[in-house]
Amino acid sequence: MTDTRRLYQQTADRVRQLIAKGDYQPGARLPAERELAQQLGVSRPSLREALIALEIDGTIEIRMGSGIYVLNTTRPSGNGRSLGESPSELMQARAVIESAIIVQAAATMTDETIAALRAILAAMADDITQGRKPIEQDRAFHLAIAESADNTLLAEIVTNLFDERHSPLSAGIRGHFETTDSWTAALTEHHAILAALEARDPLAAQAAMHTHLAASGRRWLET
Amino acid sequence: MTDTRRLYQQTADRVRQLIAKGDYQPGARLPAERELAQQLGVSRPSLREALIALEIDGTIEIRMGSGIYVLNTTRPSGNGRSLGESPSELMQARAVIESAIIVQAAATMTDETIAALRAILAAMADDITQGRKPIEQDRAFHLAIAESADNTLLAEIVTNLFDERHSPLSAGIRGHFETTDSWTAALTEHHAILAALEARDPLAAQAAMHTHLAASGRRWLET
DNA sequence: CATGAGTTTTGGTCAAGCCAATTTTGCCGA
DNA sequence: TCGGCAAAATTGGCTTGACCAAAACTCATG
Repeated sequence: MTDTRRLYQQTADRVRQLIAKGDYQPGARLPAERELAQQLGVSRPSLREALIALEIDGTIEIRMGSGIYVLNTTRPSGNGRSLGESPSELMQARAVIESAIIVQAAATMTDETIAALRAILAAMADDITQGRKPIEQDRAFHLAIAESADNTLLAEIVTNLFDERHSPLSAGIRGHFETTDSWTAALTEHHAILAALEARDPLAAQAAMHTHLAASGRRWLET
Repeated sequence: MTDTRRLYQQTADRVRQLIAKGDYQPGARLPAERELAQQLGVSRPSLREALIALEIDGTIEIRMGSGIYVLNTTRPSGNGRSLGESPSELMQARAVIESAIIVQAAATMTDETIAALRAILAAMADDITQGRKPIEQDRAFHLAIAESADNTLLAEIVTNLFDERHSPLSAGIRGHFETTDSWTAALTEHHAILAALEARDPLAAQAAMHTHLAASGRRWLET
């Protein structure tokens, strides 16, 4: 089976293998372009194309007049977050981040978003009175606020942190949190946040969000 | 201000502009390599290097014997994989989160951490004077601050956001940021942050961090 | 021993050409 | 007229060779 890919791709892989094999540690200098091209049996332009690909993905660094250097390969730029940490850390992280985000959000809060948040809280109240756990509404509330900051990265981070609470690791302790009283308290705090947003008061919103998540963390950890 | 980046990076940006300007819609075919090279005033090998960069970041597709085609500008990139967002969003997210974290960090800042930060900035200055890119020091500085908040989740988020700048998708524009002048400015801003931390002044630290990341974003996006 | 000018090394770019895959053209035959 | 297929034109893939500019190195000099 011959490799039908373009030569620069094959060459880039071969250089990656050289580095992975340990011939060149991070920080080390690769052979000069002319020499490396001859060693790999390709022309210099083709090797240069491969080097550009490797430079883009962060495998190497090219310094003009100096040489080609191996970078730290220990950071595969993976987005896979293993967030299985302690509940207190999780809630503290959420308090810090969501409090900061809501300051941004309060500035650009639209009437449509306000209305959506009201609807979410109404559904949440409905869930509680009917004995259902309003987890989805809770999630929608926090996510809607994060999204109103108009930054997909921030929204994604908030989503990941929220969902972390429902990971297998957290599931064991979760029961404590899900009493009707706890949810009623959470709903009250949500209304306080919404009131601050309706008033377009960033600092009040920040305080309300921080209060909510701190209280939420305490409820979660109570025995 | 002359553009000192490598020619392939400048050329890749110019082709991106052609596409962004609407001259070539998704699915359209760009002029042939020989023609496009002449049109842009560069040699064909240099244009080819630029095209490889654009192919890697998903802007175009190169079909042997057929032509160069514009791909969909929207990169959903499938099942929740890539975080490839706009640089401005990334830097905004960092500004929001790291500014919030440093408020926590300033409260519990130890003398040891202060000393470590000083050492990092010294190494950063050394890198700059010797013409090296102090990316590792930059990373260490921001990560050390995040870690001093004593929350592994927050530290991990800061790390992921930092490394996102060096992901393949961001790499094409990376050259803008990496001039000596830019790094010198970044170093000055880092010193301002450190000064606020030494004074145990959370609000000053927050302001300095926000200023730094906002300026960093502007430098990164400058044409 | 420090220093700085000249030399060497190394990456950056260009030019021209040939090969291979694809597309287009247009001729031929049914 | 229409379909099909082969030659020609188009287009990307790759090589050789050369010259320029930045960085690193050498070594004589003060």
